[in-house]
Amino acid sequence: MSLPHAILTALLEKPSSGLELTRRFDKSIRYFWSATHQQIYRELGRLEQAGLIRELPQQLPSQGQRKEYEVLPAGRAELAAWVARPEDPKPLRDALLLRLRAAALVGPQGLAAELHRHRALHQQALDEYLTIERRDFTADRTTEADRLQHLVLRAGISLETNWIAWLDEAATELGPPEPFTADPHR
Amino acid sequence: MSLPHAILTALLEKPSSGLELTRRFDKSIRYFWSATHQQIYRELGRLEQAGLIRELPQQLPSQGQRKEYEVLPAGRAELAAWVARPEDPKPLRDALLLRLRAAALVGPQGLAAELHRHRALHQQALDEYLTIERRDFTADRTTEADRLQHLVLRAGISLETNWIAWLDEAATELGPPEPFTADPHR
DNA sequence: GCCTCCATGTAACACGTTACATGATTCG
DNA sequence: CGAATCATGTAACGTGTTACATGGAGGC
Repeated sequence: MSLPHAILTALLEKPSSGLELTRRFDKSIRYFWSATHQQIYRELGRLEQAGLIRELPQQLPSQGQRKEYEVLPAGRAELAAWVARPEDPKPLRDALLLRLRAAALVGPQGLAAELHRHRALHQQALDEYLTIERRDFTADRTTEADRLQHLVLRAGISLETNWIAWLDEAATELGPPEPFTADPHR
Repeated sequence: MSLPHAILTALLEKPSSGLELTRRFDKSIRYFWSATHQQIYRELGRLEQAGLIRELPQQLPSQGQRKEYEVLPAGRAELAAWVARPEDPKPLRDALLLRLRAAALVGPQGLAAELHRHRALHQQALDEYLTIERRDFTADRTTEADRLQHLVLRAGISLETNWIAWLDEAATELGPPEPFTADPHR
């Protein structure tokens, strides 16, 4: 039940068409909530039917088929209510941890390489976050909105940092990407 | 594509019936991969049809309807292959971060209480993990399987620790659960 | 005219969730 | 007998994913 609220948030920042929303998701919101254009179109239809958003009358006539949406007061109210609504965090769900547990039974052949690959991906994500932080959050002109957005970014930074540290630990535990090991069954 | 492998892992540890698997998921695997009994039954059927597991002939006759399954060699092979198969980590997907971003637009009323509640839940999870660690991973009798399982547990511990630290930071940023604030819009 | 990109959408499926159904065993 | 519990399963739905369809606009 979060996608509609993600869309409301994005539309509040700036009224947009479906494809524009998709691009903005790709650029920023996807860092903590990704969505494909099909999901977005489906949800835009529902939100419109629910009376939370409405289609803007085209200011530029005959501009293809673009449909711009804006948030209605009911939509803003729903979003504000959702911000405070109790909703438990989703339990952890991580395939790599599952694979480690499986490796404890069938042997860790090939796992070290995967850990190494994941480390690189997390490092890449971290670098991206740090770049954004340097670009957008240096000054001390801190409105409340700025501070909240920075907080979100710092969550991403510390999560990725945490994964990297753990993956390093895991790599030490497993040893280097084993070329050959004795006892392939275990 | 991880649930079948979670089930194969659990069945390798010990052949079980559907309900037994559900309970064992609830007890241990759910810490990083939860599943309901319906998912498990559906998947057991598929795994059997795929020839990765098979129904054990009942040793105790007339024991109700219980169906015990065991992993076949093809199942073990599939699991071993999966351990090394490249599979990218799922991007972060966290509703609380989304809510913070929404709060930057519609105001953080009520958010502080949610953060506090989440902190308590993460603290609870952390305590649980630490208890398990003290109980199961004290001795220095470290087989490779032990070390891998401990590694998985440490991932959970450091993730929860990380969330708690971040939530504390967030609480500081937001201030105490605001009783009243000026300017309710913005 | 043709290709590409823009923009919206349909269809089908995989996975996960919730509610309910069915029958067998156990216990008071 | 009746209720609770065990054990397996069906049905329906919501969300997310993938592939494909349609039709207009702009460039060569």
